This record gives sequence, structure tokens and C-alpha cells, in this order.
Amino acid sequence: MHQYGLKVTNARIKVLRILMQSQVALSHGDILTRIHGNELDKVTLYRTLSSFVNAGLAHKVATEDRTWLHALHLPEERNEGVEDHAHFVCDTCECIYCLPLVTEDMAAIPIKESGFQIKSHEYRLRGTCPSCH
Amino acid sequence: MHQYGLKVTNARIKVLRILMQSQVALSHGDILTRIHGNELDKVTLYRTLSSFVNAGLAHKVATEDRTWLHALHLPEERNEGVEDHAHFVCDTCECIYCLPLVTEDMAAIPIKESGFQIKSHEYRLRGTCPSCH
DNA sequence: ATTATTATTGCAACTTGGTTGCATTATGAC
DNA sequence: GTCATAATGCAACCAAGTTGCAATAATAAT
Repeated sequence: MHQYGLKVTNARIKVLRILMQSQVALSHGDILTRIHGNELDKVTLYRTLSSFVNAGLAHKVATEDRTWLHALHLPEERNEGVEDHAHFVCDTCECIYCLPLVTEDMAAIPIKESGFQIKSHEYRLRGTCPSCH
Repeated sequence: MHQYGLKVTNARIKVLRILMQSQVALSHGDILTRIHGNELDKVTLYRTLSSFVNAGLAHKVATEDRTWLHALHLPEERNEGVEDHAHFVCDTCECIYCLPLVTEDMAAIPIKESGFQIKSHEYRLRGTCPSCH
């Protein structure tokens, strides 16, 4: 956590551990319920999460029901600062997975020379995840 | 509006007109401020918009600040029921454009044979729009 | 045209995810 | 250990969107 310029605190250690253990992106509520026993203030959790995002340790995904999910960056994205992966939303369990993208800038294809200058892209997929079919 | 199974009302006509006149997807607030004079209740507008979405006339896009934008379907999507276009978010003016996608199922590429069954996808691009550079 | 049926409208109250202000506490540089 | 600075916890707050319900307007039936 040091190398990201963050002070090492109890709250951050706990939240980081929870994020590391999860295959899917987690909501504020998800994380809170996973902190059994020694509670964590909801505001602290909000701030912990956004400190992770600002530091480039994690990223957030907006859901359909206007909440944020958080997930650590994929291993191959560390130190890059770029977020280049797809989000997969499972129709059944509603989980959101971060999947690596093997892409040679697909974003540039559909609308080049239309006046739109593309700097980044997000790819969101819906369907059924491995544990739901 | 009849062919979509919706009663033709004042509110719906006004909102539909506003959506038709806009190049970009509009927020609840955007639409409300464009109804000069004869007011429209905010709840009515919420319900009008979701009636459009349910009827397959429009669709909604989630923004980064957890609100919904609404836009009519692109001409080529009418009567299809499928929503197959990219969303372009301008970094400067924050507008969201709906752009037609010329795609041969790009979604299938990145993660096939990984256990994820893809049913639909959304492609979101960020950058600078034509009127901002 | 009039009436009956049914969906839409408008208002107030409410829900919920998230934020702000501020005093208290803990971290890490010295 | 001391100190500056950042993180925490609490309460109050904010804003987007929803719910319940009575009043009203749009279509269908007569």
C-alpha cells in the first residue's frame, strides 16, 4: 500500500483483503457485511474505497441500479494506470466480473473518421457466468 | 405512439419531441428544464421515460454520477428490439452520444471458451466529441 | 355524443446510496 | 517520543428516484 502513497491503516488492510479474496466486483454493502465483528463506519468505507481508486489500486463500475462496485485492477494492469478490461454482468447472479481483454484497439474500428476522438473505452457484457449454468 | 401500445398524452408528446430534437442522451433534469412554461411534474417525467423504455421506444444509459440518461433508439434499431450501438461520452462536455456500431460480434472475441456465455453487450467510449475539438 | 373503463397525472411523503463538516484519533517522518 | 498531517467516526445532510393515493384525462363501448 505504501508504494501507492497510502497510509497503512486497519480499515484499508481489511478492505484490501476482502477485495483480493473476491472474484467479482463488490458493492459498499457487500464489503460491509463481510467485515464481521469489528465494525467499520460506512463513511470510512466510502472514503477507503475512493482512496483506493484515486491511488490507482482499484477501479469502480457503475451498476444498473445506480450503485458503485469496486474491484482491484487486474494483475496485468498494475503500474499501467490504464484500465483495459471488460466487465461481465451475469444475468442470473448479478455479479460483475472483470475480464482481461485481448484487443487490438477494437474501439477505433466502429466510428473512425466520424469526428469522434476516442481516448478510452469500456466494454460491458451481459450473459451467464460460469457458476450459473 | 399508438403502435407502441402507449396512450397519447400531453406529457408524452412533449417529452418525445424533446428527445427527438436532441443529438445526445438527456437526463431527467435536462428534459425538465427544456419544458419551458407549462410545467410537468417530476414524477410524471420519471414515469413517462420509463414507459418509453418499457415500450421499446427509448433506452437509458447509466452515467458516472449514477443518474440515467434517456435517448430514443437509433432509426435502424426500431422494430428490432435489440439495442446495438456504442455510447460515446465526451470528456469535455460530458454529453453522451449514441453511435451506430458496425460490428461483427466483437463481443465474442475477447473471452470465448472461458465459460462466460455472452447474450448482450454495451460498448462505451470516452474521448472528445466533434463539437469539442 | 355520453358514459364507463382504465391508464395517467400530480402531490406529498418516503427511500436509499452517497457526501459534508467537524471533532477525535492514529500514522509515519523527524 | 514529538509533531504535522491524514484517517476515522458520528450526525446531519443531499439528491435521484420511488410509492401511495386521490383526481383527472384518454380510449373503448354504448
